[in-house]
Amino acid sequence: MKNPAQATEKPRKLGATSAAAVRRRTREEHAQETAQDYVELIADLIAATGEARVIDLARRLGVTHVTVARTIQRLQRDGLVTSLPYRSIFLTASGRKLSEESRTRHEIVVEFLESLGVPALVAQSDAEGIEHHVSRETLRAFTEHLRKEKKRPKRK
Amino acid sequence: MKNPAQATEKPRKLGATSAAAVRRRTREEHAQETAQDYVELIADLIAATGEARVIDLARRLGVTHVTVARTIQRLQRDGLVTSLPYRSIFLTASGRKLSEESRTRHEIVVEFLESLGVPALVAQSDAEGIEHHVSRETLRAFTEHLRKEKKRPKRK
DNA sequence: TTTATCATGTAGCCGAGGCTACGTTTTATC
DNA sequence: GATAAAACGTAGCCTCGGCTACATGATAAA
Repeated sequence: MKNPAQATEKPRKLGATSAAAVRRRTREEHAQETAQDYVELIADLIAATGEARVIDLARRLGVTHVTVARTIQRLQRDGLVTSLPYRSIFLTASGRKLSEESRTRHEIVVEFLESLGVPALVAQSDAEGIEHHVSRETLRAFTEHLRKEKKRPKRK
Repeated sequence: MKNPAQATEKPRKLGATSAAAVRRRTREEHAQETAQDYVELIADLIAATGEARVIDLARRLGVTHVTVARTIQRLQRDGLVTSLPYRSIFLTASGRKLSEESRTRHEIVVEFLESLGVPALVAQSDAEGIEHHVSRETLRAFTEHLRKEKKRPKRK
């Protein structure tokens, strides 16, 4: 057992290097998750109520306003939102762009899960976690599947 | 716009309370992700090479041995693994149980994605992130879909 | 057997994302 | 307009999961 990293009995298992790369990708995605969740929520709130306040975000996210405030600072630092003390939060152009991409992706995932027979609430909940890990290829496979389902509905 | 948290124009959108609960669930899942990844990898290494060493885990995960060592301490604290200084790592009974559950889930997700036409490597990569967010219901929907596919393969 | 190399451990730093406690600003209400 | 309530900000603490630098144990090679 000199070099376990190169052990490859099963064909569908990744080598050490690529496996590490995969995990790294997963980690990097994670860094974007919060940003996407926030801008999506902010867009929602603005659409629904005209403005996005820290307290609303906190309630929707289930965290304290402190956590939200600090995160908003980061998003501002990263050029996704603008905000002034004691005022509501706005999306920048790139924030809006990200929010739209996230929303689309989210909707596709939810619709896809529902098309498999997953209950709406569960689909909504699972999509929350899944959507951040769906590659372009997989997303395409999802939409493709949906397209087919619509042509031939209820093939049970 | 008195209470934005209660705004509910679109029917398939969750209210503030349940939305918060969903996000919280997503967060809690995240706490388990590392543990699952580690025990699964440890089981892999033991199966493939007879033992699991810190350095092997580090290489496979693409992190330094320091990160792995500290994580192993946490897993030990949580009763998933046992380890002694300068010795290899072992799974406890519950660690083994978790590793088996994770492996099964992982395999189902990969197989499911591949059945949708997602390339093997991408499926492997995406599954890494997705598997931690698949509820029992969704997993059941996946296996159900696979079952059908096997009956009637290549319905393109 | 000594020595080099590799694996582990430990100290200490960082950022993200949680929190409580407490002070300040806005807003609502009387 | 004063006052109470709600929203927001700031300080400071925690855990997790990264890292570098350095010390020590185990192992292989000379």
